[in-house]
Amino acid sequence: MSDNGQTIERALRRRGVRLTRARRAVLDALLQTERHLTAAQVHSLGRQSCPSLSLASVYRTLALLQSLGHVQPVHGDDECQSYAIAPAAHSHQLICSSCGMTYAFSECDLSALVAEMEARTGFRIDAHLLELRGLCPKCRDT
Amino acid sequence: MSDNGQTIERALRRRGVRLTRARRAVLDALLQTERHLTAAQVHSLGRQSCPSLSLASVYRTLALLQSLGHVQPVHGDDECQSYAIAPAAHSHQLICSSCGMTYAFSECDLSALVAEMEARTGFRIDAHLLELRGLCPKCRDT
DNA sequence: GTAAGTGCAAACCTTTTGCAATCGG
DNA sequence: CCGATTGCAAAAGGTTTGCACTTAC
Repeated sequence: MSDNGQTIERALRRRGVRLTRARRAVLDALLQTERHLTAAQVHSLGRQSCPSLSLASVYRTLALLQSLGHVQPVHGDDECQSYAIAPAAHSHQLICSSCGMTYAFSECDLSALVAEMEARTGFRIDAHLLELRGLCPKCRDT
Repeated sequence: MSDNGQTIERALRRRGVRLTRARRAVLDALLQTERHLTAAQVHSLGRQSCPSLSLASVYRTLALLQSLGHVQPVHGDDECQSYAIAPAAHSHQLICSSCGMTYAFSECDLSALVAEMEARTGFRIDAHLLELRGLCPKCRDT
């Protein structure tokens, strides 16, 4: 399993979360594809390593992983029902609009923009959601 | 109706879209509240001005307005089923996490970040999704 | 007048939930 | 061993669709 995988498993263990076959299957599906996947896609992929995996467990596991910050929903105008690995607590995604490949990153200096918007609107801004979209190297060259 | 409303109605007319009572009701609901609303919320608000308004028409109208860029979904970790007015084609939302008030803006200079991510990953980036969250002036002071 | 749009109700899908059986630590 | 977790099946939502009727232009 990838480094991400080991890190996440360690974090889960630390939290006292049981590492069941079903949970590993969900995690592996997301780690192996490096793409954003719907619950149904995770289900069918996950069945390869855990044939008894139920869709209900996929949903329960995705919710668990999301609440612990290891998985993030991918938005975009239509596909808000996909999930991808999020290595860090605050992270954003760079998404290939062709193959769905995702790359997570944490850098995002929006302080100038945030300051300007606070001054203009009187809001106090404390969070943001950022996604970048484009073509990954493979899809770009084809 | 607000300026936004007049501008949007003009744009719709130009496109040859019929301005029916149902469509006006949906538009008015979004324009008047200045908050992001779910389809169900638009429905019950819209019924005040169009008592026969059906939920099906709300969905059809929201899809139409979104496809024309006048309305945008509001994301956030759970509430991807809300919509808010988007005055410009490329616009982002500043959202009050307390009352749901939205403020749309178009400025977003992410060129430095985009350039860095392109260099680091080999992606060609051509779009982004950005949302800022915080407390609006009213909610901040209470 | 005519085609686009509406309301209704049924169909569809995705997601959640209750419960007995199973499994991880 | 014991409680957390699972799979199943049923329930619950939310969204879409077919169709006859209505309305905007």
